[in-house]
Amino acid sequence: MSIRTRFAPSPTGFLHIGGARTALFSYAFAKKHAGEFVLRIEDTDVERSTPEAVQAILDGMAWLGLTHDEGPFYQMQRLASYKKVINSMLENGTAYYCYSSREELDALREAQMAAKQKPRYDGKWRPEVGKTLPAIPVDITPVIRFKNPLRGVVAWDDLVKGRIEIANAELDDLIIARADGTPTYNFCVVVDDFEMGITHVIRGDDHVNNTPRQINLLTALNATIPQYAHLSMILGDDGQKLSKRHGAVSVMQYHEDGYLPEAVLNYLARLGWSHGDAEIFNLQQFCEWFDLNHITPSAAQFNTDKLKWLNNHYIKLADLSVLAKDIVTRLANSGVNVTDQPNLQDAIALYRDRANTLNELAASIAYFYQLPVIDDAAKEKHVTHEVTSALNDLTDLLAKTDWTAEAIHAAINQIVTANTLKFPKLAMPLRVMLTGGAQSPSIDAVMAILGQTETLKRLKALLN
RNA sequence: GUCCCCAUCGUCUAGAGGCCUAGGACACCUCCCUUUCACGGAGGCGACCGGGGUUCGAAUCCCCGUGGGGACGCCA
Repeated sequence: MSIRTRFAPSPTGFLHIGGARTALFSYAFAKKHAGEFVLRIEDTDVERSTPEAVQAILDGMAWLGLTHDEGPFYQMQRLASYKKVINSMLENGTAYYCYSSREELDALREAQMAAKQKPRYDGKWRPEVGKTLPAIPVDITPVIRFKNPLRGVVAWDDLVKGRIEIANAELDDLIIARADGTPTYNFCVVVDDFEMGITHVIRGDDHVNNTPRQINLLTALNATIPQYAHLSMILGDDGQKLSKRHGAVSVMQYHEDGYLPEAVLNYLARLGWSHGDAEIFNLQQFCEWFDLNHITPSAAQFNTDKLKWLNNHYIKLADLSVLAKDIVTRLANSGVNVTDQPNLQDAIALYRDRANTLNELAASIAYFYQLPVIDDAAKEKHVTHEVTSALNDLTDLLAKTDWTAEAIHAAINQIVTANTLKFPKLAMPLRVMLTGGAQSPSIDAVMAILGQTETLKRLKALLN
């Protein structure tokens, strides 16, 4: 039988980093086994689901390149299927109507909490042989509950966490359909996983506690139980639970912040999974290597520094034309208009080694297309009186120099020698005057790209 | 409160009883390269939560603590 996995987000917000990793692992597991990866949108919470969130999830998946083989399926479009199953359960007695009001249930929960007990439904409307049910109240629309087994244990061999057993006594009769008739999460998941032929459920470990309920439901439906793999959660950089207050949580935020999808993918793959000492690999390689037994069962803390390191690696490897296209947009967004000259790809090639993000890269080469803001402290330190005459001489010489890095280098050397200076004595002020600051790649390479006219213009403007 | 899960350098991890003097990566520090800053190269610092077992032998297996996390909705 072919392996089938699924990613089943609820469209109540953007695709966050934890969800992206879950999707990645589900995707990779399916690919590894030449199976199918299904995308399912769990939108039964009509109050909180939005079309914008659906789009955000789709966008995030697309950016990462995690394409699904089937779907997206929308649960709200599968209501008929759920209804059918619920009716059959009502008929065969594995589900029943419950007329307890919300107020009643709230009071019950409070009382149980106060008595230091695990809050759970008391089974008031649960039919049993020889039990007389209360009179049906006229003013209450009932919900439908699953008749969960009272005794015994539910157990499964979790592919990440090992064997987990939970006593049925810990479970209660969960609501599978609301008063308005819409089915609830645990029920839809079960019907969908069954009807969509999902063989491996790979999801966040906040679902561990839902698993026994789902297994009981599946059993009641005479369905085969899929294999479960529960992934531990991802913690923020500070070790705290990921939340909106913890910076970039949306995957698309990483795009905006200048991260390459291959870097994010590579980083996420190594968060909670390993393949010996391998640190750098692409999506295809990951899919070939991926296995569930090398997943760490413990929570992993996000580390932006390592992501940046990977991002720098992929920036160094990227195709220059691809980077150029991206950088044009980023520069435009910060009001910098990229012109034909200086050559953008040359500028990028010169700076990519030192950029951790595309935003840094864009910022670092902006001075090629607009006058830089001069760092006053750097100017004061390097553009000193003792070198101004040498700099003027150099400017004159440069006006007659062939515009190649080699020739420029030779010209600087000539003035350096004539004035018995050291190379940096001239390189530093040139840096400040041309780029605005004291740090840059080789100054001759910078000048070669900046162009003769612009170089002379900037020097003269600051030297007179 | 009840149930469930987790526990190796600061962080991500290797490790399936002897290969461990606990390996790699990020970060940090030092040196080299050098035209400044990066990149790159070479080193360095740095961990098995505690206590009991089991075993000839335990980071690895078991138990108990401790610490962290999750779940307990007509949310997903």
